[in-house]
Amino acid sequence: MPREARYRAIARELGRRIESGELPPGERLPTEDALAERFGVHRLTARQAMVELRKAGLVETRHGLGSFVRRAPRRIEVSIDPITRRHRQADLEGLATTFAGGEEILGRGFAEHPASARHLGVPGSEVYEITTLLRSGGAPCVLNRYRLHPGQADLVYDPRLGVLGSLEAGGTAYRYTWHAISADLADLVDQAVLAVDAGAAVLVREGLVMHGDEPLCHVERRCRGDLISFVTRYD
Amino acid sequence: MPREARYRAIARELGRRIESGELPPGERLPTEDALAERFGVHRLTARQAMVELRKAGLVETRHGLGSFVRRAPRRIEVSIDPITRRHRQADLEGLATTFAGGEEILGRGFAEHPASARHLGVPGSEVYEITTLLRSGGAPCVLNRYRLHPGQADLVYDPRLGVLGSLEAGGTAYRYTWHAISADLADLVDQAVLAVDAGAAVLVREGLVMHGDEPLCHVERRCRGDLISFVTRYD
DNA sequence: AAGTGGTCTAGACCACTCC
DNA sequence: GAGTGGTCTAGACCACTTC
Repeated sequence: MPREARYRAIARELGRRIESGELPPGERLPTEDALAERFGVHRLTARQAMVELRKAGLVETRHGLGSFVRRAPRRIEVSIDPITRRHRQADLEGLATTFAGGEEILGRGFAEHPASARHLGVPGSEVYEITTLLRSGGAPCVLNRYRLHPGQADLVYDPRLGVLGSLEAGGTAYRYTWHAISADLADLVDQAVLAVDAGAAVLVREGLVMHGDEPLCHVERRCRGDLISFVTRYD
Repeated sequence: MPREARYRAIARELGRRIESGELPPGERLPTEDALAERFGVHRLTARQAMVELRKAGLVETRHGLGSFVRRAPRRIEVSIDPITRRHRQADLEGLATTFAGGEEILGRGFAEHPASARHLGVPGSEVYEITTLLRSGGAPCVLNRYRLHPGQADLVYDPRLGVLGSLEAGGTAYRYTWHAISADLADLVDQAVLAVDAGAAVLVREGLVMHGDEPLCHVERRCRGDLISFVTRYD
């Protein structure tokens, strides 16, 4: 058994103090130089320990200022009704407030996406993609990708209603046939659009929207993992 | 505008080649020494670029072997039945195969957990915690934390049935009253138990289990984000 | 034994924030 | 200007994998 790396031991020690509450949220950690001296290592080794703590989400670093124990932001709870397969009616008002401003459209056009084309039963891999963004209090929260059957390319889009609401307003009733939820790491687009670091956790909810028996739209919602959670209440 | 860091430029260049398919999944990347020479930087700078690519999930590094373009593993789909609030009956067999071996118990005992105590309506913060692990094909997949009402400390545990199954076998019927799903980064325990790196994505599903009108158990399931997804089928 | 990534030291200079 | 984190070079030795 190789001995534990110095920087890991330092990270563990600091992590322990954070989780025990000895270093409370918001508290400033010692500087990298101070840690290096205290533990008798080079600054880069102390720095590596801070990298570990950042990766674990325990610490947040600001250039020129220092590192601070991270305050966990309260997550926005997005409700899911198990029966209607949509948000609960009672929660729609709250959601409208949380995501005031509606779906900001980032782009629309034909795109190659083999997986979505397969879900939609479209020959080839071309789908019609609309990309939108939801913000809460100005902060980007959810990146939506609607991959539509190419026949829907002429959709008239109303940002207040969103893509699915616009479909419905145009007379195309819809329902979900399945949903899948998974956790990913932020890719390069997520990083730019959601304003997160490389390696941030992203909560992904995708689903297939039907119109009658016809697949209509493959939806992928990429949500900031630190801000969003999906909640189902059965009572 | 400060110029882009050298290591970021290198990471971007390699990332572009991976995403374009020029470097296909499984392909081995140049060694750190080779990259350093090619880009005219010190090995640590080239290495830092690899760190970025690992954070973005594009690359996987094996000590003594090299770095490889990551093949996305196929996710295990864990079904959720929106009506019964449990796994679908039809899928139980598949799940039993996927997670053959049942719930391996990692520990049990009284523990301080204020949030769970609040959910359970227990005065103070002490709950009875059972920690278990699910493996699929030997690989650790899901870390379960069952935080029980202290009155359940005498639970007779059968690993084939799991904690909730054992409760039910003991005559304590249960149902979920809510579920919440979120995405986290691996904490230090996750890293050790689930055998993932710091900064890995973890899919967390928690819920509150009731027995009649009494809160019975606060369940937290921490799943490897790269291996698990939750699927709800409505048809 | 050879080749690879993992850790660590030493020292330098740059960029950001605050006073 | 002083103090902080961010980037980079130079060089060393260790640990893991393959042959």
